[in-house]
Amino acid sequence: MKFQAPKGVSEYLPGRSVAFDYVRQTLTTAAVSAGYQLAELPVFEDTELFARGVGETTDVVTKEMYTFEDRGGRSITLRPEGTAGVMRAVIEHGLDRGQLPVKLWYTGAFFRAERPQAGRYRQFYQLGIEAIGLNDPEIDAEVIAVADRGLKALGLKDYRLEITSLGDAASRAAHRVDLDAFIAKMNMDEATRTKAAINPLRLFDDKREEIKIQMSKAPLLIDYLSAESRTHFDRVCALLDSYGIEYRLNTSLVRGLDYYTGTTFEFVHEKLGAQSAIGGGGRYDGLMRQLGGADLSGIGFGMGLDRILLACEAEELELLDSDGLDLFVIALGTESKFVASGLVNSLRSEGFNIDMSYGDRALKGAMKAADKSGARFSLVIGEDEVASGQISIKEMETGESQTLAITAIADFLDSF
RNA sequence: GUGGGCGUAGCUCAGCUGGUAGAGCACUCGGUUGUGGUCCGAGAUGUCGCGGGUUCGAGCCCCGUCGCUCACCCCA
Repeated sequence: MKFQAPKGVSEYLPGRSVAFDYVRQTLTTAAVSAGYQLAELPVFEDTELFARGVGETTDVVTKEMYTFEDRGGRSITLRPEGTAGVMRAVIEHGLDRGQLPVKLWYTGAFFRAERPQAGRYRQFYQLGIEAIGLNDPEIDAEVIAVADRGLKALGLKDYRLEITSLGDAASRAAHRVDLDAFIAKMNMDEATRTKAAINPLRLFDDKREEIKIQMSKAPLLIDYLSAESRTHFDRVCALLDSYGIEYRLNTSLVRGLDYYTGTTFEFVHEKLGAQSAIGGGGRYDGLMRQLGGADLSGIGFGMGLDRILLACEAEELELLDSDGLDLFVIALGTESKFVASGLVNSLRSEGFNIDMSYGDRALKGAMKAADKSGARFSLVIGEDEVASGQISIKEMETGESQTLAITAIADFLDSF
């Protein structure tokens, strides 16, 4: 029996794991720089939380959740998205009782039992932020700016921000009446009609030409916004303009999670395959109340770390890591090895990143290992060095070396 | 869940109309005694995804199966 990773999971090994971590770190920095605080949450929750939060009729809930019964007979689900869990924690611990908004960020693995394809995994990674408690356009713009700042900090260029407003409950109700009437007169197959009955907005996203042509004349939600929603959305756009963040109004932008209201957005990368959304989010007015909390509004985003890494690779960006090795130590002979490993051990404690040669490799092989390690410096310790207390430290890139006392290595490394 | 493509050394792949397996990279050792990246030489590595069938003979053909992958769908 040869074991394999479960179907469709993403995993990051040496060669790519540093770049993945760099993506996560960069987005984290963007969130922290705007005052968001870490919420470390469980990867599984009560199934009902997602059913109620994400929406009973959504694809995510109806056919993509990893649900199982635990030993106590409770129905548990591996989290398919982050917002519901954050809201649960906020409500459960009363985080919304202090000053508002509550600003949180989170990251980790999420699970959806979909058919895998490029950029779509069954276990994938997201980093998200949520600002809960105030319905202020300033916050909408901030959330979008945080995401955009993270992407720009990575050096990404070939992406676009699409934005729209889904309005408030009154806006959507008014639009729904006209849209349903419009759809009733359209030509479509049964499956599509069923889909439309569940969420008519989905038809705006349909890729088939015959549907696209018909939908091009459909009434747009953006034209039904209440005065309040309109003002809010205009303000968000004005703020983005003032930040210098470019965006494209996409009136047919539809998101698959039911809780979105008002400002809704998506970051789309142009060099990815069919799964091109690298992040997205929006405001959710009724979610917290729906989950048993106060009637507070919130807004947040989820960024797909796997896809963002793919996007960086598509743009051939150099994702520099800072955790490379400072020094590689080569010991020759049993006696010298004892001295060398003691030296390595104490230098590591002083905060340097150091690796050494193991086993009984010949010097040539050990130097090759030093080269492969990417260490900035290398040094050899043999009988002579142990006796004299002097070593020759070599800068790998230039090939130049200089002699110094073993006791002076830390100071030497510090000077770089 | 529905379709298309593909499964040969650790990786990328070659293998013409069926005659029982190869290259490059990577790896190990060496090129006179303790300094890498280039060059040269040597070496190790595969139940050709799995099962069955056709055939004197199958990596090459047929059937099934599993897996990977891309797309639909959906979304991060």
